Amino acid sequence: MTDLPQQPPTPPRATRSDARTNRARVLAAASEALAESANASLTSIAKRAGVGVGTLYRHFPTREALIVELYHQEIQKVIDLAHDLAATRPPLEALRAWFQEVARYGQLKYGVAEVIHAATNGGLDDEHYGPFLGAIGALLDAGAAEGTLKAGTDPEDVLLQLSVLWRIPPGPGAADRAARILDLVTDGLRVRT
Amino acid sequence: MTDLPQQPPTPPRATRSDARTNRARVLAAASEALAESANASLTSIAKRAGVGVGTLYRHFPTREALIVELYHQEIQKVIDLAHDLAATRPPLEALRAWFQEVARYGQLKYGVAEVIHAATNGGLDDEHYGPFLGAIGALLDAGAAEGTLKAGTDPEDVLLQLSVLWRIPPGPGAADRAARILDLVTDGLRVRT
DNA sequence: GAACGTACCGGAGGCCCTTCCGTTTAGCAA
DNA sequence: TTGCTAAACGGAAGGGCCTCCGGTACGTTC
Repeated sequence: MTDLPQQPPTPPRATRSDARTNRARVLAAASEALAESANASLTSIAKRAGVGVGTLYRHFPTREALIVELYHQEIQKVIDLAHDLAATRPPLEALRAWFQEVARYGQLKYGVAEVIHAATNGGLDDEHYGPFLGAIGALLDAGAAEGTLKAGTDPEDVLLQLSVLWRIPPGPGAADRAARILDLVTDGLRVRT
Repeated sequence: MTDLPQQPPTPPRATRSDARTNRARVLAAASEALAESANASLTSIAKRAGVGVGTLYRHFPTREALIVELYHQEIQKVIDLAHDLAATRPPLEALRAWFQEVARYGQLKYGVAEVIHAATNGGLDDEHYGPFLGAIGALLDAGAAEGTLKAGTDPEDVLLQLSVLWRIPPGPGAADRAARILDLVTDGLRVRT
């Protein structure tokens, strides 16, 4: 159970330099291409990056993996926010506020959406998935400690419920609908008096 | 509101006979192919039916449309069940029982799953979507009348929440997980005392 | 039963996803 | 410098999705 930060034991060799630059070029190209059209093809991104498709796939096995990497920072912000809220606000309020933020981020860009999607598809490495679950767990635990939220809820179940947000068809009523659904989810998590 | 069976006013022309038989052949081929492998390609189904891909697409614009047609009867059963339960059982119990049934059907075959998916994707004609919403509405209304379920919940929102069930990765724990999530959803729909 | 308009057919074509493997090259060691 | 080797590259290949349009044949009308 020791969890101290220790030097990794110098793995056989480091990443080759061309691999690093290619990876960066793909990310840059993806950033541009996705800004122009949210559903740009991976083929076109590879071409734009001046790289073979194989190379793109080697670095990012799935479309989600690529997007998740792109929105890495925003995802981290959402995760951090959960811990902040859990620590500084009444649990129920914290949960509500965080849900709203998740919905907002997800609708705006869609890095968070992809994490959730990738997560529910089971195909995500722990680098983002774990912390995201941790964020939810922190909110749930705070509420459980206070007695307003059910104890023992599985964060993964909540994550799955949140994934519904990205399936709301876009349009005028979308925000309202998201709010309604979040209310339902929230009430489902609360302790019944 | 008259609902009498009346002669349709002879629309310009009837469907051509070859169209009807082709449609039937596609359905038959799809039934076989999907029994063998749940993700048989539309191309292969068309080939199996001895029909061009174009023909398949003309009759069933999307994969969901095809599957929904195949499981037409099972879907109808689920819809009927909702009305039965709403009429004969205490609302909360009815809701729970129906949710379980939906989960079961969805995991078994997956006609219902496709309806829900198609519905949330907005691409479904009213023939199945409307009744399905009506079924949910009946259950919600019964509960609202009794005072155990929130009044004014949008059936579409509930449908969307149910769609989560089909994203549970299959495996040993899947059934338990579905049950847990259905409990959360149910509690979200109940009136808070 | 012949002729015609149109509903319907079929599959080629364009695009995309994903894998696989022969070729290239970075980085280390002599 | 020169070799060497494994890491990384690139793109061809195989398969699927969906659209589009020239051709076919059903059903009707005379």
